[in-house]
Amino acid sequence: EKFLKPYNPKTAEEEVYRREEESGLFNPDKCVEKGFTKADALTFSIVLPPPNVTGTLHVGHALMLVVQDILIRYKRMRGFRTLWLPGTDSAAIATQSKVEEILYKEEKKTRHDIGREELLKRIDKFTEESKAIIISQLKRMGSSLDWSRYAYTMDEPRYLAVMEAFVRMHKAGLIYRGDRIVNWDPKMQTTVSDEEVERVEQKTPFYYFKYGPFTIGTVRPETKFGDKYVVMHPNDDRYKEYSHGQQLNLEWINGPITATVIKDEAIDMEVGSGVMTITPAHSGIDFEIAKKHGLDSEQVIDEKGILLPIAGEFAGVHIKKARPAIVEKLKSKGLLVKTDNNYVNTVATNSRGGGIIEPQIKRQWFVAVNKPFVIEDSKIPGIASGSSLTLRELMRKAVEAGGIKIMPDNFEKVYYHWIDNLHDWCISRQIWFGHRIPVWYRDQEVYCGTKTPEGAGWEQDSDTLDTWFSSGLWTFSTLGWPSFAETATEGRPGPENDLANYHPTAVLETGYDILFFWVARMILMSGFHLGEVPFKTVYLHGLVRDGKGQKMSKSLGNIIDPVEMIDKYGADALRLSLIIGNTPGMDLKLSEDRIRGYKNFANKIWNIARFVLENTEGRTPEKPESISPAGEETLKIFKTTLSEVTGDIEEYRLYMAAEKLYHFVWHEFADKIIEESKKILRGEDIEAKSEIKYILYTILSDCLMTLHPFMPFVTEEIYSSLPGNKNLLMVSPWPHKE
RNA sequence: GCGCGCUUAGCUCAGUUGGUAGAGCAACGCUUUUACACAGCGAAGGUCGCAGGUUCGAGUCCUGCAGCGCGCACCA
Repeated sequence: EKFLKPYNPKTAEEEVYRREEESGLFNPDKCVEKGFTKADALTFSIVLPPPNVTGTLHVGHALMLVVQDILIRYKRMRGFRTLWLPGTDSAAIATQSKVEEILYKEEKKTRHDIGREELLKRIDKFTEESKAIIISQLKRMGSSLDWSRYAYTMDEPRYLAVMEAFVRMHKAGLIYRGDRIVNWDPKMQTTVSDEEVERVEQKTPFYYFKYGPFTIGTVRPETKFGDKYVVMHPNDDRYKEYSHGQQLNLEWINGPITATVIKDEAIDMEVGSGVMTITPAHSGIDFEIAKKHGLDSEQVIDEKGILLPIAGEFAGVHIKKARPAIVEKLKSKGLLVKTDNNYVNTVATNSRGGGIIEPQIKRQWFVAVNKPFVIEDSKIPGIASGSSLTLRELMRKAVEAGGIKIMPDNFEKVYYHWIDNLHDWCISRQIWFGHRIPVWYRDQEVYCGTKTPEGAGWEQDSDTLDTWFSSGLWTFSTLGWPSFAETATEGRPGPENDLANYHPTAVLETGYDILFFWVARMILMSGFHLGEVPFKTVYLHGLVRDGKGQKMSKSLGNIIDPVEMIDKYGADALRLSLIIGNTPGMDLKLSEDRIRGYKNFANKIWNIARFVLENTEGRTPEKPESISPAGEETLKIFKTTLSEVTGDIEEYRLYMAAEKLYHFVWHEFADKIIEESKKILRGEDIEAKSEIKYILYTILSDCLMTLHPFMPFVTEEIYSSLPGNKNLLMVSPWPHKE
């Protein structure tokens, strides 16, 4: 029959997934209803980190899907009420720029030409189309996601959750609007959070200028027009003669000015001359100094990077052009002391493909991470109900006291390090696509609520929220919060009880590169809104690189396309190649050779099945009354493997579980047990024959079960051909019991 | 500057509480009587980055050094 040909994943996979999906058993309620899972069984839940709607599946997605699907399929087979919830992310800024790009390419128009409404319409259309692509790709990996609970960050329930979360945090005083220095991207015309800023090293000339009796150093002469405060350390003996508040008249770029001496500990005496002038409007540290001493500041550069009238003759010029001209002018005035051309500066850029960040003072919305609040009802270990703490402390304690375990554990240190350096989170963005800030203004009135206030003349804040704000709610906005927050009941079926049944989720599995962006924000949001951790375990996977260890990128042409690999070698092969040899937190070097190797393994399993089926004549062999010592020994080796593999999965050592199974199946089962069985099967000893048939069949059947989480397709396909199996392998009980 | 990793066979990596080094791939030899050539059998390949220390015993624990990588950082 079909086993006579080599295993062909292409024909098998589509059919297997269809059968599994149509069974409805990806939905835990269905599993209970059909009697595969006990109604009072423990739950196990994972929410899928939602892929970008506009994207296509990349190999990093493939990795995350495999890890999660293995855990999910395993727990389902172990009898847990197992939920894996799918979704997609609107990825505000990334999506909008993509659509804007297309708009410009095809129609030579900008968003301002077509307006907010029209742009949003086009984005909706675009995301609808791409959504289907990404979903079909998720399925091709074999992901046993409960599609009946599919969520999208911009759909109605999620939108409502975002509004509600904002309003509650605003009420608690943890969201405020303030004039602060922010990371402004002049190219994209929006603020970005600290996490989105990427620092790029760049050789930049470092200029030393005469500033009255001092020498000051800078890489940014174009900001210096408004500098009228000169700051030095109070303990710097070189500048003892100058006192705080002292005024000096000196010659500067556009003529004589009066400068004021400021003494502040923030100055590092070792750097440059130990003296600097400050530009509070365009530098974070300068802003802090100015705030501390109550100094005034003036904007020098506008939102597009153009110099303002304060620059005198340079007004209206872009900073990039102005810089050399300003240096030239200072030089001609004899104020340039020297230029260091070997200085390496770190330039802040917007990592989302934006421009060079220009710090600006702007009125924006922030989440206060250092402001204490009272947590009414806390289920987080280490945090007592009714205690007062800051969001920063909440995020730290949730991990410190063991409420959340991060794997590998060295990332806990990375997490703490980030928390210790944390500043208020700027959440407003000046883009159109996203969750709009639920605040309305009328004259001097400000209203914050989930719905438009009554009465005429209210104008909604035009900004949208950082996409990670809504992502932070993901573990519970997908489970019915806030609509069913009060009524959800544990033990009852149905999505309206999900919050009680499945939150906190068991595991969050994601890449270490979004530990701060996302993982930390989820802990913050879940902690504040539910008094709970969002997940008990964080499993961080590494980056998938090419065979040489380089990052995959279009320009290098080294991208491994998971869909193409599935077409060539099958999803099972791709899955194994992403698991074996991949430890959490470590980058994985993936080459096509590896994937090919595991295709051979799928075929090996196929042939083992063929051999066993041929020799058992299409029947399930019965268990012999007694088993010979040799047979017992064989079964014992297998049992040991099963027990080890089970332990490895429980401890999240998936790479080891998979490798042990691979090794057992190929080098024990195929190379030894089957080889040795041939002698017996050809022999005349009837009892020995029926015993070996039983052993072969048992091991094959149990191997299919244990391999199933790792290789769902080939195992399900073979299992369906075993005599007497009417149910799907995905809901068969796990063969090893503790 | 602060922090976190990595360094083990040609390549990619395992090595869970310290007990005389493992796997996959590649390469080499043999085998087309075999469930499977998408295969089998066999052989080869490592002073576990370097230097100290703890220990009866160190790839594993401690200290220092070197090389590589990454993260964070408002150094003018």
